[in-house]
Amino acid sequence: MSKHGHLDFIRQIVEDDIASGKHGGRVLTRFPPEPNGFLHIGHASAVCLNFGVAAEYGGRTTLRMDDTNPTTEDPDYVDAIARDIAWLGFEWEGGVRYASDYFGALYKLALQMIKDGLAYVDSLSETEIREYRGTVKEPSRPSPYRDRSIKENLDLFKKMRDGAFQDGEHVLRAKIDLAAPNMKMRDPLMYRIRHASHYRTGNTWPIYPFYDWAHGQSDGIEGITHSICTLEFQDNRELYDWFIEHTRPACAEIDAIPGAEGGGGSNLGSWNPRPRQYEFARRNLDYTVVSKRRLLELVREEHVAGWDDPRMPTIAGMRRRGIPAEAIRTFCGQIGVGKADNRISIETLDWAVREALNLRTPRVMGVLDPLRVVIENYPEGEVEWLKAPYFPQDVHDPPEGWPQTRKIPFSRTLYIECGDFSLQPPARFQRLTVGREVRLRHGYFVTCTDVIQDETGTVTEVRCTYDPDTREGSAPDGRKPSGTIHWVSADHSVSAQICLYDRLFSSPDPMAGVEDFSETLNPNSLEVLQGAQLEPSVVDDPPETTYQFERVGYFVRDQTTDSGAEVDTETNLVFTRTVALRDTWGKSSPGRHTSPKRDEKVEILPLVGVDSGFKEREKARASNPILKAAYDRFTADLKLTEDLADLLSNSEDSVTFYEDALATGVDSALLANWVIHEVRGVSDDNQTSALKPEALGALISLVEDHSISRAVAKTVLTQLVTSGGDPREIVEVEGLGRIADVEMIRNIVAQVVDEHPSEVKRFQEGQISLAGFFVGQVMKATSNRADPAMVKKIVEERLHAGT
RNA sequence: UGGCCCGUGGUGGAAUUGGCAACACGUCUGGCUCUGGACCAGAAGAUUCCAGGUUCGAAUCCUGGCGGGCCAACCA
Repeated sequence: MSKHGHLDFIRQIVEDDIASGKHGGRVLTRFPPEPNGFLHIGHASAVCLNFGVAAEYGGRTTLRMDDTNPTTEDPDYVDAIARDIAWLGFEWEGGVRYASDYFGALYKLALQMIKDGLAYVDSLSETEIREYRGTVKEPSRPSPYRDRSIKENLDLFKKMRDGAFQDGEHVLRAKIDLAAPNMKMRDPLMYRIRHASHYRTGNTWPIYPFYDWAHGQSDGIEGITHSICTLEFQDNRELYDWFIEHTRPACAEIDAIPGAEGGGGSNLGSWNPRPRQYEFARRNLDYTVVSKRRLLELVREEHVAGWDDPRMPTIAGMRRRGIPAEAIRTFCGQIGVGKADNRISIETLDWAVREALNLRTPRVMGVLDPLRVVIENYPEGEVEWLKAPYFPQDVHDPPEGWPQTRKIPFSRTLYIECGDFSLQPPARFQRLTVGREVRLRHGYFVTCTDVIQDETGTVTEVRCTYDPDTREGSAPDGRKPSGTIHWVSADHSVSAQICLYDRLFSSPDPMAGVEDFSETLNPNSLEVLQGAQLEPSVVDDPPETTYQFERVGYFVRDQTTDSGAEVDTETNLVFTRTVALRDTWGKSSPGRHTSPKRDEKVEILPLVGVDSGFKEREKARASNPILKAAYDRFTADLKLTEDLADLLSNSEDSVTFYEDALATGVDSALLANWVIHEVRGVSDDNQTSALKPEALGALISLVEDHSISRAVAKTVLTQLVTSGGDPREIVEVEGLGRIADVEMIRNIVAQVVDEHPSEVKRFQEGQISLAGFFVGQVMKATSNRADPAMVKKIVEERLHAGT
């Protein structure tokens, strides 16, 4: 199933679920945007994850508008979101779904919760609820309304639904745990009263459900199997599960809801499938902000021209910028899925964009910053139409219907890029300078003979001669000029407005350490060039064509033109730069040759007495003479190290377990080591461990008398912890006895060495870390039964013998 | 004296569950080339947050510490 070399943790979970037959192998994910803003690059990775995972495992994905807050949501956003997802290349199951489709079901589910004594109507004010909630360190105080009768709650809630109360008079709360360390579990709110018109349900509901209540139940109703969201919802998972476990799906009358595939019986928590929530870390792109609030501010305060401004990290903005959907998908795949905080560098996006564009965009020539060139030996008034290919040889995938070539005019007066000429060229400059010959791309070789300067010394015109034998770029004598530059014919070129968009912020983390993002806003995020000159062929091309302007970058023709700048009145042509070409020239400067070293670590002073775990155990010993006595016995009689004695005497259970195992007659220190280092490693919950102290003692005596290897003992230990049993029997039945026969090991080593000639070579060339590799291979070949010390010795002998 | 989560080259991340610290972006060399692009070949860059411990062997197990993120909207 796995096409990739490795799986991210989400795919790993899905794959495991399928393997174990959960939900009958069914996979249904959902993408649940709130329609209160445009989708952005951060959403893109969630979209790619949800739709991608489902598609890869034969599943489906629903698109559900999480529209539970009537005051902020808008149908325009619904359309924009759906359009963006479709544009990204994904198809959702059935029609667009809405949480508001489930308001009726949610209401019935809530009614039943009240009947079950699991929810109550609270009549505290908003501020009172806040005050009663307590803090992370202090528990909540109970609302005086917390113990209303079921009858009263039912009555009040129905009146809330019927619109009998004003906004804020009452709320419905789940009755969970006021002292819960997880704040989300302190009687969370389920419904608020809001006499507001909802864009879909109009005025039919004066009460609206909150996210935690609506989201998980919507998942249950839709039959979602894997509910994937971002890290900040980790605390909400406990509540998500609680709601799923304390609702009776049959009450929702799910059959009546269009598209509902989930459901279940009338028992508490009988959802089938039972949805589970998983969280991944959102991706943070350098030099961008993505919070809805910030994005909205950028639009409202007119720092940008709209949600689809090419500088915006929105899907719509990137689309207008000329970034293809494929590039966004590639980018999302490239940055992966994880749980660690992260900061993606912008180069990764740029790379994905170039990767997508390189193999399919037609090449044309455009001069952004024109410098006049006169070819002195070219006849005045003459024009040649030269044949120029649209695609270099390595473009295998040109857009359908594009011709292979076009004609470009050549004449006596041309424009070249100002930066392609230099009076005092720096080292390694390969472009035009006085006395040097360069190739004009798809044109002739020209040699610079002279320049004309104005009174300030600025070059205003370059004088050249051309070699008539070099038409369309090659010389009969095979000579190669130092460089190739792009150009257009001055009389034939069309002028255009070019928008050079740069990053919106000048700081990689725009919100770090500032009050307001206007402090880090990049004032030069848009540069509008008016006098750019393009080859005339572009005029006849379809609108919104993406080109590569050779040697410059990728540009898309923009028809919308609300950049705020004056449109070129003559040709009405506007181009937006999607991304510049990768440019290795001029990039090298002192200090850029090596990667920056990691900052010197600040020396951390040794801390005294901050051993919180130790302190706790110390305290336990002070108040419990049994533990104190055990500790003393461990250190004095048994000569255990203080560390081991300390850890062993942390509870009476632990002490008893150790003493019981010791009674089998094994070495005290060896046993202590195993209890602390190995037993804890394999059993995360001692309560459920099937391991008996006698069994552990027996196991260790097998290690002690060299009947089995340590590695074998560890696998047996795992078995003992999960299913119990007698170690001697296990060893006997499964034939796990230790191999310490020198000849036998020597043979296995020889075999392993023969099977890995290249590793042997590398070892002998000095990569001695490979010794571990060989030991590992031998251990594997003997199912861990060999004596590792002996194996190591023989491996080293053998490997060194070969040198 | 709160709970939960997370620390692996500059960046994003692998490591098949204790056995060669992958891969990609970026950086640097060189080659090729009618784009200083693409492509090809190569290089540098890592005390796997730190300190102890267990082990023949630790990114992985144990103990302790440090650092970062999220949570106390009638937002989602």
